[in-house]
Amino acid sequence: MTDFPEAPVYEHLARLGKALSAPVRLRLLDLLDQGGCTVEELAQRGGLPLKNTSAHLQQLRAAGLVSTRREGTRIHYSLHDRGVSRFLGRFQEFAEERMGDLRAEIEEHLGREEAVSAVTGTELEGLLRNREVVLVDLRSAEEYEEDHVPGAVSIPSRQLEERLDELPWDVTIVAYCQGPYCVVSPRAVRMLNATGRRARSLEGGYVRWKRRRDAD
Amino acid sequence: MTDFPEAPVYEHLARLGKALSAPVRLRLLDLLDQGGCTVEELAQRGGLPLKNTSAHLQQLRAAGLVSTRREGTRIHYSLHDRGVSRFLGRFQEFAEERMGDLRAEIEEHLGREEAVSAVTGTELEGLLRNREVVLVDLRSAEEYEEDHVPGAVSIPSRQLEERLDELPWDVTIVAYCQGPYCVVSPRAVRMLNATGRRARSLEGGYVRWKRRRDAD
DNA sequence: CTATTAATCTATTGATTAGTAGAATATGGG
DNA sequence: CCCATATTCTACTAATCAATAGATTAATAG
Repeated sequence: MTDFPEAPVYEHLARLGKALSAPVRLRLLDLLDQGGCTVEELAQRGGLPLKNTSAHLQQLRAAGLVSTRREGTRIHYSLHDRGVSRFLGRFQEFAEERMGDLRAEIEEHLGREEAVSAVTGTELEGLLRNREVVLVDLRSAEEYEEDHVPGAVSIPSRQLEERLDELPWDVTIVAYCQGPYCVVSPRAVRMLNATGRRARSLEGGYVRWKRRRDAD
Repeated sequence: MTDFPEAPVYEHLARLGKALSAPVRLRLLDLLDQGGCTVEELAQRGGLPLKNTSAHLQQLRAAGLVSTRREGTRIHYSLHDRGVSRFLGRFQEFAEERMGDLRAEIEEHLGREEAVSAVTGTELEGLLRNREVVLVDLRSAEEYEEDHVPGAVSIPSRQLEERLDELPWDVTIVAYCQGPYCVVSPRAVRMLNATGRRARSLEGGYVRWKRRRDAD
């Protein structure tokens, strides 16, 4: 192993990097940023094996990024504080800025059109103020209940097709789902546009909007 | 491997985390933040094997954190842009904030007194304005030549003992070295205080001062 | 006290990654 | 063209880490 006098300090610093070096953990952090929850719920929301989820959560806890509290027989995880949420936002922003292939991957993943025509947080504020949009929260009813962008109506993505008649033809629809890289809202936007409506995604979904709100 | 629709995006994001997950790479980034240089020089400054250094630099380049340019037979590495420097500052700040044992390690490493009584950047500005301090740059003459904190005099740490008489008894001495976790200035401060002078470190050394200067 | 549920701990396997030695590449000077 | 220098590439070993299965702990309800 390499050896320089400052090594011990850098080894501690690297623990933070290690915590952020696995895709699963980054995903878990984004999921937790939507609101704390139990291990089981988290595993389910993330589509991950339970034991696996638990193991990664311990690492995140060791790095000081998440904290736990017991709730009877289950254990409730959440981001350690708002600073973590803010840092995650900056981390992702920084990564997106300078990793060209990451941007490419995002675009391919979310669908080029939606990525390009996504509404930014600032833009949304103006649109909402002037009542120029209908804002749709595609997450589950429970998630909407817990917190949502003011002015949004709740239409969980599964009910979207059967509740299409609630959505206007003459006003732009802005839809959002959970995380910054969630596929739900781009898919919904594609579908809505196919019906002839004008629809756009909210860039970064609920999580990025919340990070912006809690920024200071 | 785990499997969720957003996985490809998170895998790209994790590349940034991986780049920051090895102590050696974090060290190299701090060294590069003092100014770009060649692989050989970097290996020497960091006290690392050459091939090893080269290998890590490639990874940093793949993550978009550093860039290269050829200078004849040698290759000059530097941080890709100021954004990287700023991000590194935030990364370290964030890590220090919430990792208690990191703070403990830093204090133990640099010596408790010096860590506690270090002068912050803001504080230094005021002290310099009122000419209440002598500011000493302990880095090499070349490093000083390239860039230094305005108002600092150059006394490379190796010459410190023989040039002690240049330093005042009646005014506080503030000393700085390279990186945020460099041991040189705390050691010098201890020595100066032992002679009966009043000396303090500049918190974070040259690198953190520079990051502050280039912040916007 | 026992059974049940939620989560963690322990141990094992397979996959990545760090470090390193030797070969290969690229540039500039004779 | 050949040589010296700086760096990278390739191949190999040892260490670390992710995923997973089985046993274990912790709280609660009966």
